[in-house]
Amino acid sequence: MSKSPVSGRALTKNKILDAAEELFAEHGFAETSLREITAKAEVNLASVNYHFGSKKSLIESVFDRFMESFTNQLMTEMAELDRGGEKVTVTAVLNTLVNPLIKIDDIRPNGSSVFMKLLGKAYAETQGHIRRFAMDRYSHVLARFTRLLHKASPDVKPSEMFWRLHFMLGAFIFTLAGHEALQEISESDFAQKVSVKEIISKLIPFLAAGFSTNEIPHNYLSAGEA
Amino acid sequence: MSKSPVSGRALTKNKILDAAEELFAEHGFAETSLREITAKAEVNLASVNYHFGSKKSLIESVFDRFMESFTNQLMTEMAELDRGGEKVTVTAVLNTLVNPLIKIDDIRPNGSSVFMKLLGKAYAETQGHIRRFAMDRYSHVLARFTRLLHKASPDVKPSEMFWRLHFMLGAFIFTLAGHEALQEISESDFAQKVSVKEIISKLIPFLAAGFSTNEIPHNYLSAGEA
DNA sequence: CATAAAATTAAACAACTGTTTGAAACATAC
DNA sequence: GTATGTTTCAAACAGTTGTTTAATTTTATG
Repeated sequence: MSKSPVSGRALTKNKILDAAEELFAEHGFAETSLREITAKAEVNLASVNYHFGSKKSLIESVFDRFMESFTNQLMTEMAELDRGGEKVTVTAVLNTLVNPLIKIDDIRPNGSSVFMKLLGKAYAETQGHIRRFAMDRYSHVLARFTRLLHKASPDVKPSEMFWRLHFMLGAFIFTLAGHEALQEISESDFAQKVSVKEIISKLIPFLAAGFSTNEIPHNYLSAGEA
Repeated sequence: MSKSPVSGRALTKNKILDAAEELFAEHGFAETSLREITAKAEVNLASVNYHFGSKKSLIESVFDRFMESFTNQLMTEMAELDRGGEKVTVTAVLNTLVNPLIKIDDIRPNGSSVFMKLLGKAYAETQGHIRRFAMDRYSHVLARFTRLLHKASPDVKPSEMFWRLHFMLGAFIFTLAGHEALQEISESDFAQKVSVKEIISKLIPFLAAGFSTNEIPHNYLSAGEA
């Protein structure tokens, strides 16, 4: 009813988003105050509530901006794989994630890093209920991804697919959300600098092998019970 | 110099720890106030600072109580596997985690669930730097675990081992930290109730297969660059 | 019992939180 | 120009935060 600026550049709004996403990724949502955000953005404190209504909806806006960019790119990649000549393997499906992720760096420096840190924080703070939220809001993306995985592994049952998909998601987000700490440890303990791209190139074969295992779960837990 | 009660039961201290760990796991550290904790524990507000000094050190104490129990059990399990007749496979090594985890339920209801949720929160809030902290404080446990993995897979280089170990850790913690959300989704979407034990029995083959992949990482990222 | 140490309590502290207000500044249209 | 709607601003709001204080009660020790 009175949202979009008539012809202005919505500069303040973007400055807030820029500052917020960085601080949120670095320190978490609850640990970042609006005053820190507005100070970094060099705007007035009240402008957050003016432009976004509340802190909660600012958080959602920060997310939306990332997700819109990411999911659009991902849909394109998946469409390309689906129609293209390349054989649809699990590895190929996982690889559709890579370009959309690192493309975020084109928009802003360290974008993919910020994005993954943000995702990690969001999952933890909402007790994983952001899973449901994201699955609802981007159900079409997830459905397409799942369909491709099914194409690559037709024998995996839907319910089994669900679990393996979320195992992959877990390793992916968790690893990349904490990639800076891992990079530091790798450098100090093995004298090896490892870029995010290299981490991903190690991670994807790991995930693909995990997904493709056809081992029947044994009764691991039957022994040693009181 | 004046810490341990001379003969008393340290009841207040434990009541605080019990209440804190539950609230921390449910809502996060920053989102839980000392007043909520002391209200739930039915103790005076000031007793937190009296017994623990600060909120920060209360958080650490909550962690220590879990980790001490867990790592002790784990060390026993690993020692058993290491000396015992059973062949040391990656799956067997991963299985040493299971009993120490579910044994926490004996100490208090839903203990393992609380523990995993706590771990997930801690990793996110500290940007993964709890990794370094945990790796320092429990380096002997991690070293033993790594040694067993090496015994199961002698061909994997230490630096490669490091990454695969943390991929496994990521999938493990991330999945179990959000297991309640996953259980809900599984039940609503597939009409399947899946217990934590069952999740773990699906997860371990996944991790083992991922760890044991000998695929050489290709240059996934060379194509499609601007 | 007397004494000293330990533990609990209600109250207050200063700092910080997200949000609201009403006036000022700005831009745009007539 | 005036009028209109949008955006910015400093200030204040009411509420919550972790922590400290000083008095009191409880517990243990001689």
